[in-house]
Amino acid sequence: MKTGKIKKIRLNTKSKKNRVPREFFIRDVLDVAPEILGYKLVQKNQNSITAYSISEVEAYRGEEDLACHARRGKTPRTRVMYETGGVLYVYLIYGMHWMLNIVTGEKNNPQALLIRGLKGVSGPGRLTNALDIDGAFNGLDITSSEKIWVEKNYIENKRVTTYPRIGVDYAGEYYSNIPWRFVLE
DNA sequence: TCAATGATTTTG
DNA sequence: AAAATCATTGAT
Repeated sequence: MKTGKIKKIRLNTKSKKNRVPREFFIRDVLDVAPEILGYKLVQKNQNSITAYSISEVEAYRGEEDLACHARRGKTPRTRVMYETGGVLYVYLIYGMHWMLNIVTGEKNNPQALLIRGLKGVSGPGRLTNALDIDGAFNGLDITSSEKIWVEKNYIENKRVTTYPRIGVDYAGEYYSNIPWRFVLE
């Protein structure tokens, strides 16, 4: 069918044009975090494309960060955090909630950004439920995937506020209080 | 305030 | 092989 074909081509062109490239993610997670707020997390389903504005993220930064899963080194689960930035780290927590993270930084520097909120969807578990994201997305490269990617978006008078991360009381005085949660106001 | 719920990691 | 941990959520 002709119309269907034309539509598909237009969508693909748009995604390639606006997609955030790998270089964006191969930087320190603390630089990526405030910048990615307001950017669009874009997902392609059958025929439709939906874009969600990223509103809240948390930074997890290296083996020295006692709240980071990589604090005890590389394991089967944390392996993907050691990859070059731009891939997804998706894991199950509390036996029921999938958490969506984007790996950042250079290879073998385990960092990740937990996506905690999108405009209209708050809570990291509710977010993955809404977007139908599960373990099958683990390791997916968002700089080349046709299913999910990030697009740049300019926000006028953008204001970012930082807070301590949620649910990391076990991480010791310093890392449980460090303001590595970033919220778009 | 606490139960649900199961993969991952440690041996608490 | 068994026990503990856990980037949450929703109901009581």
